[in-house]
Amino acid sequence: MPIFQKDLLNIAYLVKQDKQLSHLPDAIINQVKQVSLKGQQNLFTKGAPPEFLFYLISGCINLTRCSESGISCTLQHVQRGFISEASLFASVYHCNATAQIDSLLLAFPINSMLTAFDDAVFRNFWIQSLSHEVRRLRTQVERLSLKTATERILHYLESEGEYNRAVSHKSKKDWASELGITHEALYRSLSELVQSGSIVCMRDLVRLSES
Amino acid sequence: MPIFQKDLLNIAYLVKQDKQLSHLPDAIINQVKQVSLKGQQNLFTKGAPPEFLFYLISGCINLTRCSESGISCTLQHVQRGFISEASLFASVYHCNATAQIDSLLLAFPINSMLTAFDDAVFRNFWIQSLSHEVRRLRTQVERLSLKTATERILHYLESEGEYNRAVSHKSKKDWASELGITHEALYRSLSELVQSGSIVCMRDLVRLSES
DNA sequence: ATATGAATATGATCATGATCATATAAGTGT
DNA sequence: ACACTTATATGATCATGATCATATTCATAT
Repeated sequence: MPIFQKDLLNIAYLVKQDKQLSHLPDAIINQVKQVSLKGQQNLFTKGAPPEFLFYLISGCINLTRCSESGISCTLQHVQRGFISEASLFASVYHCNATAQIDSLLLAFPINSMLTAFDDAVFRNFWIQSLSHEVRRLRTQVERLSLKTATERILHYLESEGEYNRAVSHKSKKDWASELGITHEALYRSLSELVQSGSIVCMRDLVRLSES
Repeated sequence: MPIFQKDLLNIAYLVKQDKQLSHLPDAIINQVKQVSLKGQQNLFTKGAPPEFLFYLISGCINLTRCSESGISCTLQHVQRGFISEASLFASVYHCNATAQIDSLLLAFPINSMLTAFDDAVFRNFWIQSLSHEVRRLRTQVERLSLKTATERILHYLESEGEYNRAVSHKSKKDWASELGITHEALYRSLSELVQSGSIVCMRDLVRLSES
């Protein structure tokens, strides 16, 4: 069970600094609660009715779902930002949210979120965010439809690295997971691409070569 | 160039019947235009500023994008519904929309769409639709992250066929494409699954076996 | 300083599916 | 009724990446 707390954070300061939270109307900010989770603790589980919309400040939350055959799959791996924002109107959660490490979150009551949509600026921001996520996911689906590791890597560099600028990723293991390949396959394909001169690697920076 | 027309359709009737359009406020309905496209005609192209939100009545529209290496990828394959609804706030289109066959669409001016969000019912419907699409896409990403064709098929049946009910798909070729495998691989995996008794096929209906 | 674990990296083997070929059934147009 | 196209289906071969093994570097904790 998550623990609701107060006064752990200077919320006003935090909200001002944050690109996403700064769009929230004051009425919402005043209602926010804080939540701390220990590693492996659940934020919510599948089937529970959503009461809060969560925003992850620090730590790491995994959204997972177990298929009927019992295999658990990771839907999403969040390190900062809204969690399960698509469940705002859902009657129950469709997945589990588990903290991977100790995590700190903000909790916004869903009721007050809905009234906050009366504010045109905030509502438009919210629709934009969802639209952006739709586009991002479509791009990822497109990428995962490519057959070879090399194609997926180049697609990633083209779509995520703007104007062929370098792309840095938390870790190559995470990157491999996002590309839907094993980390071994990523290492191998990367070195082939470097060999052939298609890409340039510097430390954990990777970018397309000037052609 | 798309052709804008009037009086081809009985719009009022059409809108009433349609699950998505019936949520539109009257102010929007009155502004709607009709668009006819011949096969291979473009609805819009990458880089153009969006002026209308389109709704496909009949026909088929493909959203595609060319990578810098020149390879064209299909982002989406629409047969009915809103097209590129995620571009509502975008300054330019990020993909091309091309009619595969003769198609009929409705065009809603984007400006009036934005004011229509003042209507709480419509705005919530819109946010719900986007949220639903986000969840659907996350599920598809999850599915495409599975390694084997068999796993993807079972995942599809579990997530798309509610309560293990049968899933019918336009064609197995389209299904294979959505699963990110070749149609040959789909045929083979399906017959293996039927052999092993995991699934039941009847004509174009497929469902999980009662276990 | 040293132990521990994780990320990075590469090698070897093997399973899976992509590809190409071919055949039949089904649907469409003339 | 016919040609023509597409979907369905299966076989054979081959490329790719998954898996398992192993080694090194790096970060962190004790």
